[in-house]
Amino acid sequence: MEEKTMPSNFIHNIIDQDNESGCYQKRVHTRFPPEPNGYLHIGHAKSICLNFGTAKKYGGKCNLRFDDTNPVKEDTEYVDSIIEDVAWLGFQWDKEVLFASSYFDIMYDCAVKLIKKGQAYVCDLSAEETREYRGTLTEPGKKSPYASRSVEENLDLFARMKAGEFADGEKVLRANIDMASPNMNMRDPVIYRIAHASHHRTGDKWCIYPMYDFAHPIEDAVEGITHSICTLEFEDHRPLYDWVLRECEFENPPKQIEFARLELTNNVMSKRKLKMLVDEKIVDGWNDPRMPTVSGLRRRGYTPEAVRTFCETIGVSKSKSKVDYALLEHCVREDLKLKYPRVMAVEKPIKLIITNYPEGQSELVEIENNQENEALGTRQVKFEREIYIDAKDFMEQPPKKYYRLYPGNDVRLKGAYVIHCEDYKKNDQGEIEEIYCTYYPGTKSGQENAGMKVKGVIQWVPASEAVEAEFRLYDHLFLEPEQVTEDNLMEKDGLLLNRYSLEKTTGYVERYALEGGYDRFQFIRNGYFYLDKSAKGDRAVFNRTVSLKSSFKF
RNA sequence: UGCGAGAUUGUGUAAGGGUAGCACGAGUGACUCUGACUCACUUUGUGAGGGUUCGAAUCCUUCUCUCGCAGCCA
Repeated sequence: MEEKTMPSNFIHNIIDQDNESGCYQKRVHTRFPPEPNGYLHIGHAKSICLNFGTAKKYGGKCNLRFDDTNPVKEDTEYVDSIIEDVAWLGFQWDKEVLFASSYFDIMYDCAVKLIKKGQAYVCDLSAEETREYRGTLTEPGKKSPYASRSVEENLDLFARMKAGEFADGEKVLRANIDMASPNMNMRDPVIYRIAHASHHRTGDKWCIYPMYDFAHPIEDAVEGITHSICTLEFEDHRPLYDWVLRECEFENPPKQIEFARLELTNNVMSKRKLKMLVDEKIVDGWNDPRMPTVSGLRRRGYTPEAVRTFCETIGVSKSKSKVDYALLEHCVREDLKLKYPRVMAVEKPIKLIITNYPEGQSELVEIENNQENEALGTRQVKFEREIYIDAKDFMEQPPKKYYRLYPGNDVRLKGAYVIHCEDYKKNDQGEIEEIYCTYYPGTKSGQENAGMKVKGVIQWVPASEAVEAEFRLYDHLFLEPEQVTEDNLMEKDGLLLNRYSLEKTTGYVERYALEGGYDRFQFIRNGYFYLDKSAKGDRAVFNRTVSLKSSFKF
């Protein structure tokens, strides 16, 4: 396998400049810092690939660090899943997994240092009062009346905050910066709040927790991060990031660089909304194959290679954009098409009876697992009198240039015989129920005189081996283009829209073991979905019907 | 008339004074025992106006539009 090199982007340009100026001694150290409050999704995958990929490109290091500074939202379930997902994507972090909570003591010391410098003070304003004092986007704020407390008093109060003498919300520690700053983040931001909550790692040791804006730069600095890559919404926080580093007197401070987060067409990417889908039980869980989560993609049969290629293909920039979902599918197809067997599948089965094939008779036909990759060998599929074909492959009255089955037409059953459509039967509802054909005995694939040329080749599965429902089939959470924007998805029509969209889904296969091996398949999706039984291997992709958009394991 | 950021074809992304390129998508054709794959060709693009220059997507200037920011979330 040749090593793909990560395409260059604007962040690499910045690093190149830093390397030229030597400001980090040509060292590159990045980090992926998720908050363990949900599962990773494809958007995080972009960040993961960027951070780990950039480190690798420059021979540097990348940390996996949990930004666990808010105990009320976080849980070990999430840290476990995140570790699993990052590993699955194929990245190796430097040293062990790190936690922001490991630095709580250091952060506390930094806060004390700020207090001593007169750069932080304990404030008694309520949350609401704080908001009023903060001013608005166009009007400056007012200094808190508590900003003038003495260093001694602040030190004492902060220590008592830590000791648990105060209730949640009673006091906060604020940075003493500038209430008139045009940047709201600089208007004496809260840097420590009281929260009598059990932390998933530090338990009840602390009842005060640092805010992101204070904690994050310290985390980066402590770990020796050089380039702290984050998303666009933190642009306005950079002055504060730099302020904390400067006032806490860290040497050779890291530099924050922002990029645009990934958005996919027709997809929900907000963690809040994904969590809602899980909590409301609209999906099976975070790893429901319809979810754009890494675990959902994994369960749907996506490969890490495909996800990585996708992340590299979409590029990195500062302009907000929505990537076409088709590109993700392209990357998956590209990775799967030569590596895995392709099997026949019919999505909406219609029984087809070969009237001149004796009842009770059957034979095995040999089909290449992958016509583009002979190394994948062949498999044998049972051919018999009754088979299922897909509803799309038959029309009573074909339009021009339709060269699949219709009365009077010849078509090849892939890997087997050419058949001639004689007749068909409809049920009371006017739906096609059965199709009657005859086969040409001499046309079996592989035989010398099999060369009868027909325009159409269709997929099929033997009727006797397409039984029991063992697989469920879905596709990604796909919203119709004209349907809704992300904003009104939840708010406007509530969850109904999601239910609607889920009904429109089309395809994943979940592993299901049957007695005696995995030799029978059926997919459910608005009814039925059959697959030919003889495909073996770790993974396979669908033939034409679902194309190569999905793969499955069995 | 707060601050910050962004704008290149249907979508995403390159080119940072010198032929606007690549990928996806879409379309046409060839091939084909998967209407797949593959191959070939095609595809209304530098937000607008002014300026500097032999030459501007790129530099200057004015404007327009879009996004983010008023959590004791991250």
